[in-house]
Amino acid sequence: MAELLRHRWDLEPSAGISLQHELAGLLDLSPLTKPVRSIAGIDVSIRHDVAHAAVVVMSCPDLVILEQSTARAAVGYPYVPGLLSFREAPTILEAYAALASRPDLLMFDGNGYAHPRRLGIASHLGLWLGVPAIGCAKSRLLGSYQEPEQERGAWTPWLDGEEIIGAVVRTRTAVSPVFVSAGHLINLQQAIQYVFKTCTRYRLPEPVRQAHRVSTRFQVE
DNA sequence: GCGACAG
DNA sequence: ATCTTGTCGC
Repeated sequence: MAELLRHRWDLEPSAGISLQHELAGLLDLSPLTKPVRSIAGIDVSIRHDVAHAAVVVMSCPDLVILEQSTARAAVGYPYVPGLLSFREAPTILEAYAALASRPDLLMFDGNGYAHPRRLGIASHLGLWLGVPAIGCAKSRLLGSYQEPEQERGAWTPWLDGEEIIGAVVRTRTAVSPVFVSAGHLINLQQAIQYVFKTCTRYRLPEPVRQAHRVSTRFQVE
């Protein structure tokens, strides 16, 4: 297992897919029991094949920024639906490694369990880092769902056939919903709770939004 | 065979 | 994700 978790990131799509099948078997989506005092929002911005990753750690539930880290790296891996982690992980890990604190929960701009092979970027990196993680995507990668009611707080199950893979969550009234799924070391219900808890004035959870701001701004500099 | 397809 | 102008709504 420890061997599986230290693979290279430049795998051919076919090898990456095989690896995802294997790693998915190591996922633990049981309830998180430890208290969450800090949450890290993680996002990547890419332009001209140069990635800018940002990790913003915020206190919970106050959402005060405690620390932030960025990293820049050239990326050769293309965007392939279902293989996002192979494109973004290297840069994210570089920024994460420079962190002084150890966040209790990670929130990614992407999916967790809601993935063709049940190993979206949130699950993959949650597993790699051994830290509880949640996936928060802005659109659907797979599956079906019924549009949730327009009021903040409304949500509907996100299905892949008969299986519930996540939830479509309305974090703000009359605003596009967020696609939430558990990543690792946490269950869906808790993931939804933390998304609501960290979504106040914006559609995306504050930590994720902040990370997006930072990565985008860093890219300009 | 034809679409769909996180970021 | 990124590329991009004007434009609709509060």
